Amino acid sequence: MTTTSLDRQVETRLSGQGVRYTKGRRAVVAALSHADGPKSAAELHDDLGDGVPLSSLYRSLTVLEESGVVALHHGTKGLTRYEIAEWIAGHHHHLVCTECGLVEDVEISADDEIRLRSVIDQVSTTASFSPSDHSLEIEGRCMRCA
Amino acid sequence: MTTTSLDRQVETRLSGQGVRYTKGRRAVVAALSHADGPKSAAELHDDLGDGVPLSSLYRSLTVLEESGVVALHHGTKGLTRYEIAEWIAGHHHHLVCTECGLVEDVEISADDEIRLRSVIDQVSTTASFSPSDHSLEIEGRCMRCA
DNA sequence: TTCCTTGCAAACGATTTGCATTGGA
DNA sequence: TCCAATGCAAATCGTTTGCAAGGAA
Repeated sequence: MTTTSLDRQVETRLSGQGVRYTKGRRAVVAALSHADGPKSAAELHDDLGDGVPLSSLYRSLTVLEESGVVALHHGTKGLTRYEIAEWIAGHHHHLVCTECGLVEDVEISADDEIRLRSVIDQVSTTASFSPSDHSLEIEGRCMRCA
Repeated sequence: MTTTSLDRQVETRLSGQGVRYTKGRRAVVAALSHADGPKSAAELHDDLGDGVPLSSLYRSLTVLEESGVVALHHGTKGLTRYEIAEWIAGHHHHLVCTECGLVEDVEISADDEIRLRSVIDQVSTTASFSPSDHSLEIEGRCMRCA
């Protein structure tokens, strides 16, 4: 099992919270880090091979989410998808295919991001809402389904 | 049962597809039209009183969604929430409370909307994605939970 | 040893479906 | 009459949990 710089970041975060970075959790983080968008538990289960039972997978995901290493995304068909948290993977937005359910990460320019933030701040102030995060969800058809 | 202009729009749309606008479906549309954001089946079930069984409610929602009268929103805790489609209710975005799960509709200015679209077009072109809809999902704490 | 993690199976909660009944055109 | 809509109960599906076994500190 190779230790990447990602592993080191995660390890540090987890140990700071007294949480172990076990083999199963490493496998989940590795699988997510290779993905080009958030993945469902079922997709991860496939990726990881049949050795990892779904219940353990869900438990790993729960721990990683509570530790802030993994973030949740709720999408097509009510499925929960999981991705590496933005403080590690970087801030991004989502392209969601309404046909096949694929969710792909995309980044927008720093300028556009700044403009987006000002829109968010304005709208939030008006609504007495305290924003902590945001995501532009763009629905449509992906390359394969178009 | 009063017939509103909303009812007329829905009626026209449904009959154009050979779909009946029944009492149950009217009730669902009415309940959604009074909401300030997307509502889950359970919330609608409460709103509608105990007379409407959940299975019928889900069936109404399915029909209305397939007819394009109602749109789906996937949010907190993997719950599916339902709202009046944008061609009727108008284009808007969402404030999502990470604490209590409340989802509130918000609009942004026409100028900001135009800027948003140009960002979306640019990102979509780069990714060979055909955008059909978008929503800015702003997460944070609502007025009550802050 | 002691506590955390894992596996398996059973339990859950949201949503869907089969089937018999009701209702509208 | 005839097909669509409804109600109820049972089935599904994603996800969670109880409990006993395995592993690390």
